[in-house]
Amino acid sequence: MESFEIIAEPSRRAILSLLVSSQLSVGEIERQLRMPQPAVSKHLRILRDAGFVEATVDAQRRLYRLKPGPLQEIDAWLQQFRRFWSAHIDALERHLDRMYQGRNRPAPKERTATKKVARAKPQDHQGEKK
Amino acid sequence: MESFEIIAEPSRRAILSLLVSSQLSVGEIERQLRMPQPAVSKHLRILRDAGFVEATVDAQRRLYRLKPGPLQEIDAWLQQFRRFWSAHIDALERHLDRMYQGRNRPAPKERTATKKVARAKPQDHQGEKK
DNA sequence: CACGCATATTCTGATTGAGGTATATACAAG
DNA sequence: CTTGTATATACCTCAATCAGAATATGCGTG
Repeated sequence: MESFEIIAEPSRRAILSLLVSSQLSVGEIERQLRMPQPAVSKHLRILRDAGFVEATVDAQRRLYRLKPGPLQEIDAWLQQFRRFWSAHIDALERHLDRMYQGRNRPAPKERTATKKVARAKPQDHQGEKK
Repeated sequence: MESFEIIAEPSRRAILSLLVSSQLSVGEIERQLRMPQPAVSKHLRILRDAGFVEATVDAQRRLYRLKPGPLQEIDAWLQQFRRFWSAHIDALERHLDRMYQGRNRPAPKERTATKKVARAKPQDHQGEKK
């Protein structure tokens, strides 16, 4: 199963969101999401096969935690649209900045729009030649 | 249909990627993706209903272009994991620091001192439910 | 009006994936 | 060894969805 299909499932997104804070056992997920245990296990199986999570064994328990890979790929696909958005909504553009260099920057307070962000390609109104 | 399911479809992602550069007619999408016309129209219908794209009428043609909303929501969901990634990398570095203590290892590129690292913010629950 | 082009819709069959229930495996403790 | 707990898997059924073919609609032009 492919990464985008994996996160199309609300329960799986819920599990991933839970695991963002800390690693959890199956039982803890089961309780927090109020979802039958076989369902949790099945979703975890899928998530593990796709590399979203990994598990370590602790006696009878399995402790699941996030793995960054697949979600980063999804994020990479979204990257191409961020430029497009900034042309429409510039409130979101700072959040873009912070991704890889956030820790070096003092908190930006400036509210001005239209900075270094390039506009999307000029689009033809009619641009058909055929 | 819900946003995450929409982009689970490879053809729809391809269409969205095409539209990032400029608006296109159905026929242009059909040719660029080498996909039968009814398929294109059906996917566009779904994308339009979900607010990913919008269309304007130009004689017999329809010109489709991106709308930012739904993709932004997806991006917003991913936001919570970006914090995790940086924390994860930091934790890995700290771990390696301990493992390789006193050994010679290639000097890593500038790393902030352990104490200075911005910690992930305390989790505020943004409700994602089934 | 009739034709042709661009796009949309409908129908069908096949596949896939989710939920539920029951059961299997693994381990810890008495 | 027996029991209880934690997790995984198997099996079944149902609903959703995709691809493909055929057909319908809308519009400009001769």
